[in-house]
Amino acid sequence: MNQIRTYFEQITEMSDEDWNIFSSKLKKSEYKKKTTLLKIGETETHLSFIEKGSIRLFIPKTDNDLTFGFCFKDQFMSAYDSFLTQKPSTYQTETLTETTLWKITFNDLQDIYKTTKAGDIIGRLAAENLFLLKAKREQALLNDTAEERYLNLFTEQPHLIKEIPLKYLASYIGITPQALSRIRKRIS
Amino acid sequence: MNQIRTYFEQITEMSDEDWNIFSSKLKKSEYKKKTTLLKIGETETHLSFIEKGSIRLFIPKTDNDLTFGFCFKDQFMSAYDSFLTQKPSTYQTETLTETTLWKITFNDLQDIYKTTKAGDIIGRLAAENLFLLKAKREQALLNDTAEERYLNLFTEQPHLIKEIPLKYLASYIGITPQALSRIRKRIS
DNA sequence: CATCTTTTTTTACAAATGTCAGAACAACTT
DNA sequence: AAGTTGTTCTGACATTTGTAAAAAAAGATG
Repeated sequence: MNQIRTYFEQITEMSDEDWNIFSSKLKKSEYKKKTTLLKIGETETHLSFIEKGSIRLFIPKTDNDLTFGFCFKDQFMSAYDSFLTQKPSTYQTETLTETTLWKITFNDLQDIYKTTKAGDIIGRLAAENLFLLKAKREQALLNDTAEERYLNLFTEQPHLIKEIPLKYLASYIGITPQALSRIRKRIS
Repeated sequence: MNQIRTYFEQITEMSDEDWNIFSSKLKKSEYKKKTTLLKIGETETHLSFIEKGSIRLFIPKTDNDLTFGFCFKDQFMSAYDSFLTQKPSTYQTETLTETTLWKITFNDLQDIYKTTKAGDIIGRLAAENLFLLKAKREQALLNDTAEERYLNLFTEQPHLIKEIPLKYLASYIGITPQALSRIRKRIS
């Protein structure tokens, strides 16, 4: 759990008291590769910190899943739309590899927002950060070509290219695996 | 300014004291149609509440601007990426119509986050809400065709279709005005 | 009202991607 | 090692969109 406190300390100061309140709510879970964490239509009840492993977010499709996001070690993850609104999720979450999570429930987190000062600050900064990521992605999807988006992955997220199957990356870029294959051929 | 307090009250309770601290920082500004509020490369120093009017967010291009967002009456607006990071903006903001804003500076807002409880709560909920909007948009851009995105504007944001020039809507959907014109012909 | 400017539509052609089918290749299982 | 499964690549063809240029329609200005 030290990873988590380190993560928080990078964001804002946190008293021992606030940390104790928060950490007492965390429950550890371990999952095998390709385990579904949340099915489409279910409501996300947890926010999870990834101690080990990786996760993909996707809309299941008969032929090709639409994979639109990945989460890695030392990050928080959740079907955050569903978590925030407490409405059924429009997408699914699944482990890519063997994964260890520290999980807190929605209700416990709301209590923390009410009782601690650090809670709201961290909650705000986390939401602001997620907003920035999505805003950047919106601009990439509107402004850049598929080829540019692929090349930008190399410079901005090289680990992603190494670890993630191409068919998922194709989805993330917004094209089919066939189209990505053509792009790779073109630029090589 | 009553509109603003009404807006806040919908989000969370706010004491008179917190409201007085906040509202004392607001400055009113009026702008003519097609006035540039923030140029590309400048850092956004204000968060603004729109009392009257409408605004577009865009990346300027020689042939066709890439317009990716609109803001209307009774909403807060800002080049929020630049505002949060206090780094130069990658896009521009401009009034579409005659517009009246109530503006607060970045520094004043940080003080409010520090001194009031309601500040962090509203800040968190606002950021969460903006995240939800961008997340929804990411899914639309990846999952839906241009035609579906256009049709969804009719059901989800009919006012947008009425008030905004088609060439800006085309940009927002992620296609050229010519392509949008073809789609309109196809579905009529 | 006439003129000028901007927006929207149209056309023809080029480029990119989707779709479908199959082959090549890699990974995993037994 | 052989067979099974899943991933990546290739090719042919249909669809969509981009691009460029021009016409039509709508708005703005004097």
